[in-house]
Amino acid sequence: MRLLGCLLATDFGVRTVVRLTEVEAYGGEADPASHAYRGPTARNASMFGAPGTLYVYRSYGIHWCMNIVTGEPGIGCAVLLRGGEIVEGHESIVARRGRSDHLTDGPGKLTQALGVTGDHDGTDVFTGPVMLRAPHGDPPRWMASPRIGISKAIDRPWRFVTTDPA
DNA sequence: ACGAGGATGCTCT
DNA sequence: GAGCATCCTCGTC
Repeated sequence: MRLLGCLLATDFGVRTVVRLTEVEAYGGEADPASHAYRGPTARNASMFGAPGTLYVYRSYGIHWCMNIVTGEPGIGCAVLLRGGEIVEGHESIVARRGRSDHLTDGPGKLTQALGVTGDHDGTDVFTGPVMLRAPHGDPPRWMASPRIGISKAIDRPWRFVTTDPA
């Protein structure tokens, strides 16, 4: 997945940058685990937008999670950003998270760390407030594994993690 | 270190 | 009215 190793940056008063190390792919209406499974709704409308559209939704009533649309418009393919490592703005992220450990090792945490909320749903990651940049240097090595935290189609190895060189 | 359970609110059936 | 693409705390080992 080309998203791995990419830099995700926000600048809400303070600049924060994270390098993506963990993502999960979700298909369109063919994927039972996807929010797009039953077709477009009010919540997932941005999932069917153009590639590069940010899809932010509320999870378990508490947390925000964000996806980046990867498929053509109308398909509903998107990639959930699950985790990353802090490149810039460590202090601000600690302040946002309210703790100094486990800052970006989960979807909700990563979203909170960057200060992303539902207000950014539907924005474009190339021109919008949440910016995605290609990695400098070679793309990282990665491996696939089963997806996490879902109850359907759990057998599809569509979770991608960067493998740190030993 | 690891695992179990509660919180919390919006969406779709 | 049930189910969730989760996080945090507290309990054991």
